[in-house]
Amino acid sequence: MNKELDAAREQFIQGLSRISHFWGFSKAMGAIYGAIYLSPSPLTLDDLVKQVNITKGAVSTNVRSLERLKIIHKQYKVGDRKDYYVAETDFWKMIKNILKEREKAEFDHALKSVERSLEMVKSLKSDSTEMELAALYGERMQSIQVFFNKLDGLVATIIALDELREGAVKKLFGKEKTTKS
Amino acid sequence: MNKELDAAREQFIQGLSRISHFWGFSKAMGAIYGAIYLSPSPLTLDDLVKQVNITKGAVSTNVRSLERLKIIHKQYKVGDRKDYYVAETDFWKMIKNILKEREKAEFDHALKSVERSLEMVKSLKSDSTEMELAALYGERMQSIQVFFNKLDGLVATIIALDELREGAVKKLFGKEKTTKS
DNA sequence: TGCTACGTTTAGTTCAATCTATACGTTCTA
DNA sequence: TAGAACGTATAGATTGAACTAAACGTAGCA
Repeated sequence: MNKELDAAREQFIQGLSRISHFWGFSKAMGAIYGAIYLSPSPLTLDDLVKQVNITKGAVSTNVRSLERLKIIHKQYKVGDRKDYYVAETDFWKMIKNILKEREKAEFDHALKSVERSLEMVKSLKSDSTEMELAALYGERMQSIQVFFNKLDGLVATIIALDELREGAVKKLFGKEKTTKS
Repeated sequence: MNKELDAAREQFIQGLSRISHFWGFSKAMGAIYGAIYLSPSPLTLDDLVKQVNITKGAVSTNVRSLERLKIIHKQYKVGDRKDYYVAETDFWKMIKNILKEREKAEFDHALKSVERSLEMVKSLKSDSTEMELAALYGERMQSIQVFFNKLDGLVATIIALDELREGAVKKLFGKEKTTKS
C-alpha cells in the first residue's frame, strides 16, 4: 500500500465522481467506474465496498446502472459465485451507448410532449375567441418541434455512426483543432 | 382566457421544465423560458410570478441564470423601471452558448483533475515499491486524458463553428437522416 | 420626507435523490 | 440440514438543490 499511489487514485476517482454527477449520474457511479478502471484485475462487489466506501446495497444498485449502460461488464468465473466487473475502455463506445440508452429516450419524450401541445392548439385554431394567440402558439411550438426533430436526427446519426471514434469525429468536423497530447 | 389554449401552454411549459431538469438546469428555468417564449410581448418579473407560479425571489434568480446563458434577453423601456424579458429564438445559438459557458468550464475542470492525478503518479514511478501498479495507473490515466482532450477539442470546434445551425450540422454529418417535418 | 414600485438577498424549509442499515432469498458446502 | 457467502430489495436517514417568505436597498415620485 503505497501512500502516494493511493492518493493519486483517490484524486482520480474524485474527479470521475464529479464528472458523473455533472452529467446527471450519481457520484457513486463515477467513483465505482474509476475504481474498476484503475484496477489491474476484475473487482467484486465487496472489493468495491472497500475501495469506494459505500455500502453493498448502494454498490449493487449503481453497478447495475453502469452495466445497463455497458460502461462496465460482468464476468463470471467457473466455480465461483461472485460477480466480477471490468471496465469498458472504449470511451467513444461508452458515449454512443449513453446517447442511445438515455438521451434518446428523453429526446423522444420531449418530441411527444411538444407534439401533444401542438395538437391541442391546432384543434381549436378556428373556433377560438383568441385566434391570434392560438396562431402565435402554433408557430412557436412548431419552430421548437422542427428544432427538436433536427436534434433528434442528429443524435440518431451519431449513434448510427459506428465509426464514432477518434479519427471519424475529427474528420467530420474538418478543422483539426488543438487536440494536443 | 381561453381554457384549452391555457391548457396547451401549460402542457408545453411542463415539457420544457422536464427537459431543463434533465439537462441539469432547474425546472423553473425551463418553465420561465417557456412562458416568455410563448408570450406575444415581453414579460416582467411579476408577469412571470403569475404565469409560472413561483415566488418573485425564485423568478429573479432563475431569470438571471437564463440571461447569463443568453437564453432570454433583458429589455428596458424609457420611463419604466421594470425589466422586460424576451426569449432567444435561435436554438442553435442557445446550444452554442450553453456549451461555451457551462460545459466548457466543466470539461476544463475534468482535464485539470486528471492531469493532477497523472502528475502524482508520474512523480513516483521510479522509486515506488509498486512500480507495476504505478505504471498501470499511468497508462490508464493517460488514456482517459487523451480522450478528454479530444472531447474538449471537439467542443471547442463546435463552438467555433458559428455556422452551427440547420444546414451546417446536417452537412457535417453527411447522411441526411429522417429529419421529417 | 415619506411612500410606492421595483429587483435582490438570505434564513429557513421542502423535496427528491441517494445513501445506510438491515432483512431477505438463493445457492453452495459440509 | 444448517450455515456461510453471495446479490438484492426496502424502510428510513441524509443531503443538496431549489423554493418560499420576508426583509432589504434603491430609485422615482408626490
